[in-house]
Amino acid sequence: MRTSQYLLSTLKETPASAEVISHQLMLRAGLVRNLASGLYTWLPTGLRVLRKVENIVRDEMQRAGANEILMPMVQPADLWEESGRLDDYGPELLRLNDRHKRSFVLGPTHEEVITKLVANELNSYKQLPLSLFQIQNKFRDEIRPRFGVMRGREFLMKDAYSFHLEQECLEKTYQNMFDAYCRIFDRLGLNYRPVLADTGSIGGDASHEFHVLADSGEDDIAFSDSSDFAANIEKAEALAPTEERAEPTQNIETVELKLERLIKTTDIDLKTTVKTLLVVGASEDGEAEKLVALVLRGDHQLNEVKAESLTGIASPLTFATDEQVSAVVNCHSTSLGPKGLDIEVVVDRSAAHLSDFVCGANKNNHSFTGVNWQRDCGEINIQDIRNVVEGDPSPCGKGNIVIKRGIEVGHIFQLGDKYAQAMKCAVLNEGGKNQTLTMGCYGIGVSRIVAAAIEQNHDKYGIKWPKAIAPFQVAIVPMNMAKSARVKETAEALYEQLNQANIEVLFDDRKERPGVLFADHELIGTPILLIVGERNLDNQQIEVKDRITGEKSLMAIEDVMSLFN
RNA sequence: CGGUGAUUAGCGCAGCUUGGUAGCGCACUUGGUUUGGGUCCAAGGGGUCGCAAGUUCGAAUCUUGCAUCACCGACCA
Repeated sequence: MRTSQYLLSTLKETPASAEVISHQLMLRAGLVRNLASGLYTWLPTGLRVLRKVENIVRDEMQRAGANEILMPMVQPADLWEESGRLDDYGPELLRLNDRHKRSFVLGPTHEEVITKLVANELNSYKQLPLSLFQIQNKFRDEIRPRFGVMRGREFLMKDAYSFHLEQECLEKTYQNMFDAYCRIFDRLGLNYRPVLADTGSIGGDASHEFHVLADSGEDDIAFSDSSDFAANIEKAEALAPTEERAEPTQNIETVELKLERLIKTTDIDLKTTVKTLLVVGASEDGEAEKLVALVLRGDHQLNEVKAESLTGIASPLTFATDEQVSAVVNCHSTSLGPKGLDIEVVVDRSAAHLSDFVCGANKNNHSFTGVNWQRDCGEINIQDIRNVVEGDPSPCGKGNIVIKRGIEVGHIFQLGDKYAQAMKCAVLNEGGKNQTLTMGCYGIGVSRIVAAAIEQNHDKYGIKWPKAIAPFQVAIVPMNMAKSARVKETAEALYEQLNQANIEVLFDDRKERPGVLFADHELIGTPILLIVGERNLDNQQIEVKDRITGEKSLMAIEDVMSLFN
């Protein structure tokens, strides 16, 4: 490709709307352009990268034995009614009507469609197991699209689904996919980790996420500092303290200050206080909403995912309104405490281990000190409901927790029969009986990977693409070609030669000064620059510059092809 | 959804307080100059100042409403 025929579209200045580095560089290097919130056009350079990522993903999926198909992006709402997710999925699901007023949704994922398909196509256990995948645009009406294509509303995703008669077979395919994912991210040249994950709205049993490690990531990942253990913080278990709980030594005293003021104005350690949050409890149909109190140590944070998975607590987790609070206890939510609270109390393991602690007194602007659980609060329900923090013992039993940020680029689930049940996806088993299938599902955010790769591979000049996904393998950068017939001749010959060899080459034939050319190619991040100049032509040499290392070296023109062996 | 801020040429911004029909840098066009790291000089093209209503002789500027975009939050005792 010649730049004179190519939509390079690089920018000197960073558009004001871009916050994270990958978004800034994607705009500056001319990879994408914004159309509306969370919607992006992929320009030629960006699309080249996207296709490369896509092809690696496709290649490894096929190697793992999955069949590629393509499903419609627009799906009948009926299907979602059938699976029960039409309401569950919430406002992220974009709904629309056709001219006949029939309801449709834009597909945020394809469990319904594929399960329906397989239910219709498969009849016998002999056809199992089966894995299908597609690489297709998804639409999710995100609450807050941000960071460019990192969290867009329309994005490119690879979604794969596997179908099995037995759990054992599912587990085998799950492991197979896990391995395929590792090969994919290895080939992409990314620093990534598989981590234990929560299953979220897709549902199911076992699950791993694949995270690219980067400070700008939206997820917190808990690692052990001395084993392979890694888990999304949503999922990482906070172990109960192992030492004996101290016996009470203090009596309860009332302080006429709300807890917040008390902590600010005295030297009470946050770790000896508890905070009390009221949430809505799970209620049967027709039953009035109850409230449940969640109690955490003052320095800990509630883990909503853990909390809402407890029986007796509404999912999604809903905090009590001021009105609901005052209906249960005669004080403001800032003066709540577990003692004397006449509702179910769920206490975090660490909070439950305290003795002589400080808490709200359930009376406006009053607190208690010297409170003890059995002595003062009666029966309590102890659960793990907090986020782990750095230094906690790792749940794997080895080492302590370290927390890093990650960008979720892949997620695999053992789904079980949730969708197969709902969509009546079954085959005849060996005994001639109908048997519902069990499923796995496996996603990769293809467009997100492009942004994640940039987050991990850039410097002050621009993007430093891993070789496998660079938009071009090499660029020819002639010095003042317009003035030197020799330079032009050599550059043209090189271009011809590289094209013949099917090497993706960008020939910069613009009439620009060298500085402009260098700056653009470094911004775009082409791994190898071939610099053709009068300076070295007398010796039949050109200069080769490595974008990753920054190293420059001279090379005989006739040896250039050796760079690509 | 709540909060904050923004919206003036393709991009980055000034002008608004104190109303008088719009400016700077980059980019673009033309001519010259320069030529191994974003040259320099000159001339030029491009904007119903997000939209709508109002106030006024007169609105980018004041008022109101709407829209769009971005950031923060949606555990906080």
